[in-house]
Amino acid sequence: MPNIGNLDGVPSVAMSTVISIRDLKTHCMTCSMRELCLPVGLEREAMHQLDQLVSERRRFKRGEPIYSAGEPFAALYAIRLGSCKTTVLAEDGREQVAGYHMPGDLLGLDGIGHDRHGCQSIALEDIEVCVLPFGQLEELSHRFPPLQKNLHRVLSREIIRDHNVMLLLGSMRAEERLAVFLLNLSHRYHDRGYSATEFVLRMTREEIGSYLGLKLETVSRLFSRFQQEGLIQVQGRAIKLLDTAALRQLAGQHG
Amino acid sequence: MPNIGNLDGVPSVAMSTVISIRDLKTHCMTCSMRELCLPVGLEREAMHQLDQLVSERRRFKRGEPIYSAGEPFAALYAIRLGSCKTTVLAEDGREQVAGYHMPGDLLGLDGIGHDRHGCQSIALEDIEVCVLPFGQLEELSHRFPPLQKNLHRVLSREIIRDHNVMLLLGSMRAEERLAVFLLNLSHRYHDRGYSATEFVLRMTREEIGSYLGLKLETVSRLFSRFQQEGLIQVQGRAIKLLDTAALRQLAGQHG
DNA sequence: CGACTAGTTGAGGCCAGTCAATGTTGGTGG
DNA sequence: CCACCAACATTGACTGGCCTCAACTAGTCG
Repeated sequence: MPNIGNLDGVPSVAMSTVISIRDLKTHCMTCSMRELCLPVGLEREAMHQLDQLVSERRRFKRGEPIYSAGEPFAALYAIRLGSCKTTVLAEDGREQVAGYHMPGDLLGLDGIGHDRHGCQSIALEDIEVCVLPFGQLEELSHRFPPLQKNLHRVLSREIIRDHNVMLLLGSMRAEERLAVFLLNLSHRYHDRGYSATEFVLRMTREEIGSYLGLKLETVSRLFSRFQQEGLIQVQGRAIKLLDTAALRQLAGQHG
Repeated sequence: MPNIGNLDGVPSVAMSTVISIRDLKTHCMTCSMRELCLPVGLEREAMHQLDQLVSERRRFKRGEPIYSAGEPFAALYAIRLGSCKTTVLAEDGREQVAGYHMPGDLLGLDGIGHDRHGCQSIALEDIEVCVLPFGQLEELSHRFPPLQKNLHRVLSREIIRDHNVMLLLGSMRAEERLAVFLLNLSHRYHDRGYSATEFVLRMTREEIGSYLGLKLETVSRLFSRFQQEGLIQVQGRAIKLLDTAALRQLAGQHG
């Protein structure tokens, strides 16, 4: 996945760079991610209104939070470029990765429930997001039923996704979890026009482990074993899937 | 929690009994669960419209599905009485409990995403639900912004809930999981006007285990140990919490 | 070049799973 | 009403998968 350049030294709000959308002439209409994002299937007028709503985009550098737990909830964020992780924090400091996000994904859905973000999203690489003020989005979806429907779908799909993670964490063994993880990434890269068999992980072994409920050593060992068994080829974070059929078998057709 | 009576021998649609809401004069307005359900804080007119929408209620007996995976999605279900479990099914037949639901809870949210139910909800005891046709609900929420907001909140809170389960499954040990589970039930019974310290489990050890990512023997052993340590008193499915402070400590303040 | 982070690999331990035997409970029909 | 049966639950002995601890390597950045 291509990075956008850094913006070192540029003064910014909250460690990020605010960009007027008018300056950049990037609209939902022409966004390559629109088929994965909220505006799926909207007619011209609704799309135009949505464009108006996306008043700003923001860029973040690796490690910066797009939003943090406890912050008042004001907007959803649609990823244009780059990727991030969402982590849930326990009171005792325990932290767990709840998801990895790519272009077209919508962030911050958990904030709606209590007008406050319950988790945090952190950039895994330089990332660019569209800011969708939620009050305006609700108002707009109120005028355009198809947009409302899309919003409901996005929320519901997040629930479905979470259920699948629960299934993974609750009933699968380590090797199955990793197989599911790799196939899931493969699938999502493919949807975005990238290779389904070759990609570069944006996260550490520890972050993968956190997501899968495993320790980093276990993840590392599994990568080595999968490679030895000819399922994949690993070179640090560069992954090549060699035998997706076998992986699917391992994953119990979850991929 | 009180049961409603069985309805043995009464002919029914889909193994359940359909009741005209007019006959029973039970409306959202007078429903004791409205503060936990969708109509929270709606004004009179919206509440009235919502009443109209709830055209039927259904009763199910223990073990019957309220809806099943793969069924076309048509409606949400609000629990009036009783409880149920939601289970996710993997392609290989593996099954996992994704949640337990009580009066006031809304079921079927995962169906919105693909117009098809992705999991199933099964009655744990005789249960009575209000049927909320989703098309009409969307249309109504379109006319009443506060209802729309409530719907968004409900969806988002389900996501938050799922995140907490992921945290539990991914990073907690068996005893912590069970402590969280007990405190969560306690909290929810309390919210519904029941005792926070004495309640009767509606599910088997195996179902608890499925939800917590543990085997039934482990759950059983933990119950015994908790009892031995004076944390709880167990008599089959009857539970009494004796030392909630210690449980909370165990749970890492997740309760 | 040294400090640091990320990743790999090995040895050993422990928590939860597995297998198995036994006890308990609740619903059903004689 | 009670005997029976099946489902549910408890407990023990043993196993094994993943975790822990630790050493080492490879890259990266100031």
